[in-house]
Amino acid sequence: MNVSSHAGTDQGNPLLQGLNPEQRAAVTFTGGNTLILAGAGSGKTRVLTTRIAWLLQTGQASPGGILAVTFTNKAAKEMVTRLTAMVPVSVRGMWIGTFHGLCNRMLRAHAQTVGLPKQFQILDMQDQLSAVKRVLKAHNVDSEMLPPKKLQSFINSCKEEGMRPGDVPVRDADSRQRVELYQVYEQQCQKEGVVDFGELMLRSFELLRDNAAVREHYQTRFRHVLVDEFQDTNRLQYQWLKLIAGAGYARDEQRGLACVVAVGDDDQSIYAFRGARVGNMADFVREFGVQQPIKLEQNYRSYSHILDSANALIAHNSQRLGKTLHTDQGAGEALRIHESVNDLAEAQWIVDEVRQLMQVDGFARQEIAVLYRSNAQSRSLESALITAKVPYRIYGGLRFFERAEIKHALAYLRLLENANDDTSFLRVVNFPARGIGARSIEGLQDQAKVKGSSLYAASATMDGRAGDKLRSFVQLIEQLRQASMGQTLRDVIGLMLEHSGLLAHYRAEKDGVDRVENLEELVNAAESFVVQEGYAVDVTSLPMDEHGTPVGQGLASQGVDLNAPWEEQAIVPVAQRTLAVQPAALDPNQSLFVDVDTGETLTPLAAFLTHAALEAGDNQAQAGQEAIQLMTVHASKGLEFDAVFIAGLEEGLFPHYNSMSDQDGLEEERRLMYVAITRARKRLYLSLAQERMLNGQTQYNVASRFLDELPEESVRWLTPKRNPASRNAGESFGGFSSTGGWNSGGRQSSTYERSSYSARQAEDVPYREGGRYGASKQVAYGSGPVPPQASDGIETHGIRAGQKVFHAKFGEGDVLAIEGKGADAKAKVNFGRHGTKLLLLAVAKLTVVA
DNA sequence: TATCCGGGATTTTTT
DNA sequence: ATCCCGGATA
Repeated sequence: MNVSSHAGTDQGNPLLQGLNPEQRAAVTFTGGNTLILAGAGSGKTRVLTTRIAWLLQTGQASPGGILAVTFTNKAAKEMVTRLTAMVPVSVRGMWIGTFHGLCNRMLRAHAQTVGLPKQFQILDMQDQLSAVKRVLKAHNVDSEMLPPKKLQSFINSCKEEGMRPGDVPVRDADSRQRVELYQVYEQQCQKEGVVDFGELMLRSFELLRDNAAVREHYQTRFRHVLVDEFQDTNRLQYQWLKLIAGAGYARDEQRGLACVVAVGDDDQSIYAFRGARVGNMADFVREFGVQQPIKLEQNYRSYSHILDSANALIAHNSQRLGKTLHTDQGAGEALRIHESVNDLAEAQWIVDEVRQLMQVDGFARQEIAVLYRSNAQSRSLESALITAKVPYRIYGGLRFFERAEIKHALAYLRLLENANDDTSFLRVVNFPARGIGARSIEGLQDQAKVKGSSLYAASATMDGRAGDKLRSFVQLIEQLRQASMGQTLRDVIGLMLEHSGLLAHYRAEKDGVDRVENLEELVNAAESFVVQEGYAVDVTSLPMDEHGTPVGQGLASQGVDLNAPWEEQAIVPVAQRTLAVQPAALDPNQSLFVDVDTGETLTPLAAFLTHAALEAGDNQAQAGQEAIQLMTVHASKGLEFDAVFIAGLEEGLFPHYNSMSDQDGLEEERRLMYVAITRARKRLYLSLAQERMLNGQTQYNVASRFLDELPEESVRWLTPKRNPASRNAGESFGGFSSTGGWNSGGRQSSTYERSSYSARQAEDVPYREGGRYGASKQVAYGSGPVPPQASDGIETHGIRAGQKVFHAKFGEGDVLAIEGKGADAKAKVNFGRHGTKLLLLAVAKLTVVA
């Protein structure tokens, strides 16, 4: 390692080879804090990892002084992988991980200080929801009045804003109730020794805020803080960063507050709906004293028609830091826009085109992606692909650790670790069925409430047959715990699967083969985790003392005689645990699972449970399979493909109705479109349909405004661009009208022109006759649904999407879409402050506003 | 305790 | 259209 080299002598540094000037500036920046505005495909991850490598190599930082934070485990892993390939240094000493992963790490290290049991469990969203449901039930709150999901998201957004129940402003009875329930929920979690995702973040933040010693420890330690996807940070995460970086604290040259490098792209901020605050970027510039953000605008991914389109589109957004992508790869091909009669025809066209791409143009299967705005759109695509026997893969869906059978197995394991975990208790107390019904559970819950104990503990005092059954369940767990002592994690899970009856249950189930396989896979996952984390493979997963006597929270392990009367068996709260087994490979200063205060090591089981909660696992199974990729635009962020289709480019779908009513929503949709466009390397197809089956109803939508925001010279319409003006004049394009397609019926009308994107509609768009997208093909697709009769002026009472209408009660509104046909035809109208209404056209008196 | 029916919602999603 | 959930029923 060349420790002596410094910024001035970087010229020949191999790390910096092949970087453009901006990338190099970002990598070697030393003047305090900076913001790197990294456009799509501009080599962001490379810059980030190279910077870390450079800091290490030039001796400006030691591994322990580096904190790099990302949003997804995938990104964190990617960073680690690339980094280890660059510099011969162990990444163990660095803190590289997700916000939540790092918070978890911090809380484990200071469990006592923050008032959490050492083996606290992490609730995922599912777990949290069931915990919330219990709160609501215990307080007899009508789920009609306050749906569990509502309360859950209320709690989460409070935490994201850094608010404890006491900090939430109370305005009316409703909000008072919510705050009270928030408080009850918190108490419940605390009692059970569980934390949700928001809590990891919030409690870590509070630790840093309230404990000067801890804060100074981390502020002193981390000299270099790097943040990925900064545009996705929420308010709390930003505050957390400020604390850990020492912003706002007296600058002390000796101690050297961290140098923070935030990397992000405001144009790719697409997660406002879950709390992301683009405004953090501007705040960062101001509050961290950024002189001049570094812009990475050179794109290494796409041809310029694609980039020009992206640039032109995003220029329609108002609040931007400003950035223009460019490339020297040449123009490439124009974007291809295609309109189909309906969603089925669209899917068919895409499949045909995909075939062409593979067979004629030689694109690799896995290099072709079909993107869509909403998951529901995948249906028609899938069936077309299946019919055509084109292999495909869908991103998203259930992840490994979210599968029901895995959740069940984990619940058993969690009970071994923490018997107070009522969520886990309830999940498996009667699964497989043990004759413990809802009645028994209710009784148990009452009992536990009276005693203020966990359900597990309360089981001891239950009467009658219910009590017997509950006790035998507790016995089962205790026996399992006993049997697990001194066993490896692999064996513990094996024992659990057998004795719990889970395996037997799924073996007996007729469609249980997959589930059994998954359970077996769980054992493998656990073992490879143990190895990866640096435990010795044979390390035992439940602790023993030096005499081989089990220690821990379990009743038996605490010397409780299980045969004694239950009343005499006090439940000992979270005990101090000692570990007999010394996992030699585990470096106490560097492992995730070592308590820095006590030096205590987390058991492999506890570590694995944490891992399972924090990392739900891949949902992109068999990555090796060559298949077309199907996913939502959101899921595509960060990925790239040679050829990309964006399906469903219609007003109402993309941009989506629910986002169209306000400027911010619309701009986020546009950023989403920007993300979609910039996924493509070589070829980009934009697709829309005139008629689409959605929620069981046929919708007729006009073309997405985004299509009109693309530069004309960069796009090519494969089907004639809809041109209401000329259609109005009775002109028909080629043979298209014969298909019963887009210009049948009376879609044209003077009002149509008033739609927001009529500006260029009068212009003539060249239509290529006889191409392979010609009329005959269109006819072939027309085997689907009938022409859009309902868009006929008579049946819709002259109301169309895009119009402004007047309603006696709600006032003026914008027609977002027409749904249904004939007498059932409804208009979705946005009345601004009156909200969006679905009005039956046959009934509602709507007047078109001139 | 398992299953069946009806009602309701149905943008996007990571930790 | 379809999926999920909860309540009611066999």
